[in-house]
Amino acid sequence: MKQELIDIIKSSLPKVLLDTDIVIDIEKPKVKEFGDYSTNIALKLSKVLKDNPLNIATSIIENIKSDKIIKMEIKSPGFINFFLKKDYLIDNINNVIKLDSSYGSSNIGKNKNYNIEFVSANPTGILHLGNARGGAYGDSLSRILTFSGYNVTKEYYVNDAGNQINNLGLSIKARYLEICKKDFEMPENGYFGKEIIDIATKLHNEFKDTLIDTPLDYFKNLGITSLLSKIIEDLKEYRIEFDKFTSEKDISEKYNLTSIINELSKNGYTYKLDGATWFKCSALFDDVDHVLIKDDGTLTYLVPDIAYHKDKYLRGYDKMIDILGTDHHGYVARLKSSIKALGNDESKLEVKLLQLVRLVENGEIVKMSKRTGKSVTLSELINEVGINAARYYFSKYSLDTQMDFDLTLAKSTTSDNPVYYVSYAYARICSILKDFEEVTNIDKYETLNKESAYNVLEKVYEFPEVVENAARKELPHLITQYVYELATEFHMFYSKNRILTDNETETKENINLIKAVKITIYNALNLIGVIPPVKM
RNA sequence: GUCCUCGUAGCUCAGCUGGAUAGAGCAACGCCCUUCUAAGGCGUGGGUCAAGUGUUCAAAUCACUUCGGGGACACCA
Repeated sequence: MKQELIDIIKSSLPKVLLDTDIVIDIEKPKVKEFGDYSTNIALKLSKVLKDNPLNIATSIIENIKSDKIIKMEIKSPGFINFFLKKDYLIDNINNVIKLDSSYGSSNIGKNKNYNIEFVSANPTGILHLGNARGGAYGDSLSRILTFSGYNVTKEYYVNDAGNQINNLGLSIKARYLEICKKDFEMPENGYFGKEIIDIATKLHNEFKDTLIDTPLDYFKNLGITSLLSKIIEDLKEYRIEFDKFTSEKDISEKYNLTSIINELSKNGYTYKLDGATWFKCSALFDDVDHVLIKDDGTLTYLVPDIAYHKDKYLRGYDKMIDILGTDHHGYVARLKSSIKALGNDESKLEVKLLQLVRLVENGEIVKMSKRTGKSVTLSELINEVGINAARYYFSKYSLDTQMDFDLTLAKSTTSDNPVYYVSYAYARICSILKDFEEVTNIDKYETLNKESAYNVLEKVYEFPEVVENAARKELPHLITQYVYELATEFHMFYSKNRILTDNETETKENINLIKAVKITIYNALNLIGVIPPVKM
């Protein structure tokens, strides 16, 4: 309808103007009295035409003829408001029922290949609150983009090499020795989480004291495998499944890392200083240079990361999105510099920084740290607030808000959580529809001509547009916000009207209407990883 | 100190490629179950959109400055 209106307006404008870069915007006015849709085109044109916007609006209106428009109004300073016949809303009911689970989907992505890398937590502990937020965002975004015709690869980068893994191995071995009642020493940057002790305990149950002299590599590999599988398991329960896991170790083997550095050198982006090899990223996007090869000959973490992104570029995505915590923001400039230095288009990579979640308990901020093992883990979160509530909660906020996660509140007020409000609308519909599973085809609706019906239908009608918007702007919270509004309209309709009445025509029409609402709520919630209950 | 980011109702947050009277939820107060789920609906109160200046017909939205919260500034990853 929006596009139709744009076309109608376009055809009413003088031809000269169509060549200018003026875009016709149609928007939904916030207030009902301003009609179903409105445009500010006359205001925009007033500058070009050097005329009063009200005059321009008048001449535009005079040229518009459409049987879909009931009336048009000009409001100061120059808005044109359109009041439409409501047929398009009612006709949409059949459309929704027909499309069912694909209602809202589109092909605006034109099968473009997107890669979204998220979570990517090091396998040195289990997932915590911050991962829950990044995970919810990345997964919801993937769902929205896929629904909109993009070809999305969800990727998890596994940092299974380097110092941290060394510390992981040492930590597990230390715990194991502890259980064997031998002398043990936790490494300085060791991992003190309970999961490390669990791994050691399991090991001891199986092998008793026989592994005391086993080399460190054994403990490292064991740690990576068991923690990674625990992570994957948690994510799956949280309704996130990745398409691809890329291992740092594999990347380092696949690409000769020194050859990556040589490539940078060849392009003139390295130099030696104090025995180290530096990356001249200040020549590109960074403020300062960074070390690639330390003076002891070992590589910094940056090198495998450069190789990893080179790998992604070679795979030929149209766009790559990395979702990182804000604590990595300094890293972005380095990374983009490296991409450019290797001759790739760095604008294909978009880094989204999510503000870390602050955990508040009993009014005090709890510092999250994997090492101390005091963070709230993803599985604890799921157990305490539920998957639906957790997914909904994180999808409600835009990425750049610094959110406080009040654990005491989240635990105690689950029934106040908006996810229940939306779920309740869904469950109500399901309960009414229990005995009306079969679809009744209705060509002409006769009884739905009331305000409350139009209001719900208007929301239902908006859905594809909302999805498109969320996909284009990469903002999942638009969906969350929308589905809440849809639930509100339904609850209002429900309280004002009886669905099942003595009038057979009316009943059938009402049933089709709430079926359309049901489908829309389900599809919307599905995009943010929430599965509504049939009964509450 | 340099850079990034945020500041909107008592609280948690929407709204930000400029549009008409700044919106939700929670919290507060009042009303509505003999009727398909009251985990619901209706109503009331609540705001110098951190402050200032500028751009514009029009600024919460854009630019600059200031003040506040958070973060980043390693031969750690």
